[in-house]
Amino acid sequence: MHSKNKTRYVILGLLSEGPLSGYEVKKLVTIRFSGFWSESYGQIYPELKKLEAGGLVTKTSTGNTRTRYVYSITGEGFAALRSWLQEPVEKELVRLEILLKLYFGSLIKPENLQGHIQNFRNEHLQYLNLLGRFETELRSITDEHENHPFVLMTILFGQKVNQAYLEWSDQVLELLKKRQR
Amino acid sequence: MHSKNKTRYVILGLLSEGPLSGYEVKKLVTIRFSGFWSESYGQIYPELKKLEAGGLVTKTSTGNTRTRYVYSITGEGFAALRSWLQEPVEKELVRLEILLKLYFGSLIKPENLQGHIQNFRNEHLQYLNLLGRFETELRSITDEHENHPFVLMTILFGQKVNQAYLEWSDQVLELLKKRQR
DNA sequence: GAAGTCATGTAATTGGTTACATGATTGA
DNA sequence: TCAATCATGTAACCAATTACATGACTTC
Repeated sequence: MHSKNKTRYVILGLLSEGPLSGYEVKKLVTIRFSGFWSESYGQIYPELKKLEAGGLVTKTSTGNTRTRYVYSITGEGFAALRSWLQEPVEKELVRLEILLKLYFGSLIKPENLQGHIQNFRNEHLQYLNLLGRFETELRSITDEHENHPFVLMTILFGQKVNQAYLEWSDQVLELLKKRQR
Repeated sequence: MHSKNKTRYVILGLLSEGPLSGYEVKKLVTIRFSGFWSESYGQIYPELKKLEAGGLVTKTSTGNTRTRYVYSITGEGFAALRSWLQEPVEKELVRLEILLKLYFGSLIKPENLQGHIQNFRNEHLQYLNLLGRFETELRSITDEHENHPFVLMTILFGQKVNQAYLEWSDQVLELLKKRQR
């Protein structure tokens, strides 16, 4: 049985590109992994401690007056990260409340349900726009980093999926409109 | 602040179509909500107890020798369910390990990564086939139930999204192949 | 000088799975 | 008779968020 907790690998992965503080890890996850991952301070700080205790990262104090600790990945850390990356991806469980509410949709007013779908559509349209900006930004960087093409592939994923969400929303809104007549 | 625990509404929703045992609730969630929801016994049985204590469901023993309890939704239960259905859908957090591994893809062998994507593709192709069978089965039912069209909409969602997954997989596999040259 | 952000961390709580225990019924 | 499935339930554990506490630096 291997752990479900991926926080350690998220941290190690980000540190593989350079040293970071816990605060920076959190920020990077929020921005760069928006849409497919999230981490909270309550996960990150304790995990950094465990990683240091296990020798997978080292801690350096760079604070002058303000407390600040920067973590660097070690050889063992790199090995652990690579080993995890090589393992097959575990079956992910997705939970979509919108589909639950739709499934029981006959119990509420059609306008109410349409509102839910409309909100869903709006949110994902906005996210699609954000992804477009990410893509433009990334493509404008001529000095390509090693992971550049891989980052683009994750962006492409978001674009494909969110496009599918929009198409589905439109189709469902159409079906709901027809039902009202 | 309102609860994140949706188990109670899943149960109430299923009971809104007719009385069920805890065991049957679990089975229905697994089959009918496959792909967008899941529940474990460790959630269902305690929740049924709470629902009964709160007067949202009633319990009847239908066991002869084998212990079996069937739960029915009450008026209060219906009201609670409707009230939840009317509320806006909460922002869902999706976590996709495959994208995490892809993001750090430069650290492992291309063949290794291709294997991950290929597995991902296979799984979702299989699920797409399952959805096709669900759809055929559902469309063959002439005696339409109230929620029939809504169930079809959730199936359509799965089809759209999994189709997008396949397209993305193919595109990424192509990109990875090009990179190797 | 106030708001915003940088920065670290813990405690409490909730959410959820897994493993375990127990036993009856059904069908090959 | 053996495996599968029906059936209920709890305890232990793991995962994760949220709220809280604290304080420095920056920018308007």
